[in-house]
Amino acid sequence: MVKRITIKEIARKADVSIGTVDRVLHNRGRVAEATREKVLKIAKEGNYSSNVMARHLKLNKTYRISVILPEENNYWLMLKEGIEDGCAEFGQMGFTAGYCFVANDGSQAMQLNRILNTDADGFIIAPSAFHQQTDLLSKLREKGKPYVFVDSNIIDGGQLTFIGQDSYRSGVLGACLLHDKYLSDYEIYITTFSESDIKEQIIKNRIEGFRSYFDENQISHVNIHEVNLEKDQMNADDFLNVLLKHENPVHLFIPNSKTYKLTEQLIQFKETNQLRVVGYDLLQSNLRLLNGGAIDYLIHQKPKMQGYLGMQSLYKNIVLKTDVPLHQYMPLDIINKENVMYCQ
Amino acid sequence: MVKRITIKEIARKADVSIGTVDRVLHNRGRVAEATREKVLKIAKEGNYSSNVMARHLKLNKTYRISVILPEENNYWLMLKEGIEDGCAEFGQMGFTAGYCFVANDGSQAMQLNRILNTDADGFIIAPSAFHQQTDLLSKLREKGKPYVFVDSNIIDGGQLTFIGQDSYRSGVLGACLLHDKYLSDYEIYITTFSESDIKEQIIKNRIEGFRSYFDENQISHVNIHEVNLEKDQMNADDFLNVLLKHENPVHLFIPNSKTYKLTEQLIQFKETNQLRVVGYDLLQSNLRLLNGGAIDYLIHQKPKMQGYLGMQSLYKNIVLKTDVPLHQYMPLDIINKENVMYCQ
DNA sequence: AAAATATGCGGTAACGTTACCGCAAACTAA
DNA sequence: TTAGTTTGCGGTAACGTTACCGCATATTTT
Repeated sequence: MVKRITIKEIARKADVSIGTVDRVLHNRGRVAEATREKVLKIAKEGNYSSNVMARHLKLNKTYRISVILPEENNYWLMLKEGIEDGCAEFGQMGFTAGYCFVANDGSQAMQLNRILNTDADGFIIAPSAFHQQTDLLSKLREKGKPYVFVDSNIIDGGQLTFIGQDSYRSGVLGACLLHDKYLSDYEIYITTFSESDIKEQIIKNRIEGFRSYFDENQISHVNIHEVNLEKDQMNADDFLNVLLKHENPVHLFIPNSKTYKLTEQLIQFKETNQLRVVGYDLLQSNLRLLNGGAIDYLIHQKPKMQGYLGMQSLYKNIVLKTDVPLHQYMPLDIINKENVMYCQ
Repeated sequence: MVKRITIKEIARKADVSIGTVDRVLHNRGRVAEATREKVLKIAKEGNYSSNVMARHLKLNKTYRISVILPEENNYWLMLKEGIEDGCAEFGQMGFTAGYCFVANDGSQAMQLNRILNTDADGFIIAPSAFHQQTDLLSKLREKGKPYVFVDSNIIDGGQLTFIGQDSYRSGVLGACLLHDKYLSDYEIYITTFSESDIKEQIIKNRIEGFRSYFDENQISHVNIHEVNLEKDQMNADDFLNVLLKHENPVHLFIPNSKTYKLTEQLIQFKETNQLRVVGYDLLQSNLRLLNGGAIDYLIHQKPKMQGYLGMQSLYKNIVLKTDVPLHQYMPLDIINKENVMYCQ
């Protein structure tokens, strides 16, 4: 690599002072047009880009990132871990994060408003924390500060970037993991729990993707059922009984992290039946079931990586002033008993 | 985050000059013991760590990393891509990389010697590039420069860190992907090509891990065969014929990236037989077979990530002077047709 | 006792950048 | 013409760190 050109060298070559070069490069006016062009030409030829470290040393600024997440459960805490990693890495550049877990109750709107009014330099937001309050988006836009969405996306939401999985494709993957072409007729239950589950776009997408796999591959020896325990007024034991009635093998697809809600029932069922189970997210409770053999595959959304990439994207935007892609899709990680020990 | 303490503040609190503080912190002597202790105490209380950016600005050093890889094929070029990513990220800190692909011929030892004698500040080495020349290790150690191993490891080789998969566990994972408990008797062929393949430690480990899965889980409805085409004097067509003779379903485990060598034969066989194929590495030729359905799973070693982490580790060691773990195991990524589009 | 060396410390330039201040010269308004 | 304003530019402090230089004392060697 050739040595980088500095403003001092540009100044020397253009036969002006570094003050003038600085005024040109930052469009601060008070420069004759001829001088301006001469400086820009030399800067371009020398492929000038400012030394980020020297700039930061001079400015000596700190940047505060506000993180807005739905609730303080294990999943979001994993995302938080990734953000902490980012703080450690970019802390040298003055990056710090403040967290807010938004309860889904009456005080919600007030809480969100308070956070949005803090003078943060950037935001990391899980849109599901907004619940239905879409008017908050325009407030964010007005501030002119960068914000990134993690986990789920809002199309044309003015975000700097979206970091998360393609939920439709992750559903397709789930289907593929439950597809067994060497098995004759079998049943698949797409299982959700609370009624709010099936209102989430991300869940809808997963289910849609899941179904599309069997449609598009014209797989007919599989019977797909959809169950929502709350809506269908069943508890876990009721559900187990439904499953036990089938003579065919039964597979389960649980399109969110709540697989663990069936713990007892899964263990009971697995002992006697041909059953394959695919769920989401590496919560402790899910990992226990995976290691115990009750869950076969977990699709890993890499929340920690999402958090880290969120910080990294803001760093790139705010400090380096480089472009960040609008979509940063997470890999669709397949985790089973045999590779869980090395998954990140 | 509280504002970081600077040497200037330490100097003020200790009532000495910053020159003295610097001499204490860098053990450059010429300081009275009492002063030394006073300064160290204040630095410790203030949790001092030097500002990496200011240090780098002052030193204005560049660091040259020599990368030693076996040959310029697609796999190693992916690793190189990751190193380039690292250069882009740490280039601000003066990091650059120079590459050497070591041919496996007579000039090899000379080539390696030449590289090791360059005044690089650190090395990224794929130990398989050393072939049997283990005496080169001691040369490296003498230089006192940090070096990291990627892809495969040498135990107690004096490396800063190893970055790669646990090859034994990746074999176990391969076995798990080929295990079908709902299938009655079937055959599995562990397939290698050249005789040098089975001399590699990494391949041996994978095969050992693969076999251990069936042993430890006491799976007896599977017949495992091992074939090396060169040693067994077969070409790909001969091998296909061997496979076709079986009445049972046949699965294949190819413990390195050479799955593509069976292209025609795989496609032919897949049309008529129940066959599952697990291979390694996302080479273009393997990806075509994966997308075409001839390969079911590829275990992804994330060479690009390995390259990036190699640079990152050297950066941490040389610039940040922080610790780096001795082992950095890559995830055992399972790639199939449905998640390959988002894999990294 | 004089000369040479060692010890302890303060001071400062430089790294590349930014955001000022201020000085001339040119121009405009009275 | 004189006073005020604008334009174009040079100069510099500061960010935190490092590696020097050099000056006094203190200590050792002739």
